[in-house]
Amino acid sequence: MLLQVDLASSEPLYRQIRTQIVQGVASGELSPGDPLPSVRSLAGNLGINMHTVNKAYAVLRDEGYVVMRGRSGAYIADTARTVSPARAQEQLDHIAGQLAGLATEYRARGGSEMEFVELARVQAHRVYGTKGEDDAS
Amino acid sequence: MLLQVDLASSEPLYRQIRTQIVQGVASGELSPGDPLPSVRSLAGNLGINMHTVNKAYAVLRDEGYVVMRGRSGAYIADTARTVSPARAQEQLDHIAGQLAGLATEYRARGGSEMEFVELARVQAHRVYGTKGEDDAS
DNA sequence: TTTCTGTTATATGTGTACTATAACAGTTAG
DNA sequence: CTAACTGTTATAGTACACATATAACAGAAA
Repeated sequence: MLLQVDLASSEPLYRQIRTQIVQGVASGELSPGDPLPSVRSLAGNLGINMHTVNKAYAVLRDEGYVVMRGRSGAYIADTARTVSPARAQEQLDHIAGQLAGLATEYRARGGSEMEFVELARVQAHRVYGTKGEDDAS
Repeated sequence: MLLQVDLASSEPLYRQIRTQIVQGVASGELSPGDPLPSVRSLAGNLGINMHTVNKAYAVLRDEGYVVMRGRSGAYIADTARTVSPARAQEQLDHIAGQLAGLATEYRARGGSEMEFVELARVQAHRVYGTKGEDDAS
C-alpha cells in the first residue's frame, strides 16, 4: 500500500490520507487485520507533521475503518462488525444525499435521468472492476 | 423562488445560496430569462452581508448559470448556450469523478455494484420526479 | 442626470488546516 | 519488570477561507 500526498491540492492532507486508505479497503488491497504504519513513521515518509496523520487515523477510527491496539498500532477493521448499525445508516444516508445532489447538478445542466443513471453505472463499473476479490454472500 | 440560509450549517452561506439556485434551475422553478433579486436586497432579506450573496452570484456566473446585465441585475442564463464546451466537459468530468468517489465509499462499506447502481437510480428518480416540465429533444 | 446594478478594495474577526514541541497512558517486546 | 513504542492530548503559532463592515467605482437604465 503506497501512500502519497499532494501539497498543492486544495483537499486537506489528512483527507487525502483518509481517502487513500478507504480506496485500499474498497479495492481489496487492504483487508481486515492488515497493519497501518505508525503515525510518526508515515508522517516522516510523507514529509508532513505527525498530527496530520494522526487526524486522518482518528477520522478512520470514528468511521469504523480502523481499530487501535495500544502499542501494536493501527489495523484495518472488520467494518461489518466494528460499525454500529446506526452509524452505518448515517453513512448510507450521506451517500444517498450526495447522489441526489449530483443528480440535481446533472439535471440543471440539461441532462436526462437515463443519462445520469448510465453515467453512475459506468463509474461504478470502473470502481468495482478493480481487483474484485470479494465474495458474494 | 424562496431562498433561505442556515447559519448553523457547516456549509458556507454563499454555497447554500448557489446550491438553491441550481436546484431551482433543475426543478424548472427557475427558467432562462428569470430575474434574480439584487445582491443587496437578497442580503437584506436573508439577514446576511452583501458580499456573501455577491460571491454566490459570481460563482453562478462563472459556472454559466447566471448572466449579468448592468443595472438590470442578474438573470438565469440559457446554460446550453452560455457554457463553453470545454467548461461543460470539466463539469461533467467533475460529476463523474464524484460518482466514482461515492462508488468507492460504497464498496469499502461492503456494498455491491448492483446495489450502488440501484441506489443511484432511486435517488435520480427522486430528483427527476420533481416538476419535470422538460422537453425531450 | 440620477439611480441602481454588479464589482472591487481594504480591514477585521472567526474557524479550520497544518506545523511544532511537549508530555501522557496503554501495550508490548526484550 | 523495564524500556520502548503506540496513539492521544495539550498548547502555541502560522496560513488561508469564510463572513462581516465600510467605501468607492463603472456601467446601464429609468
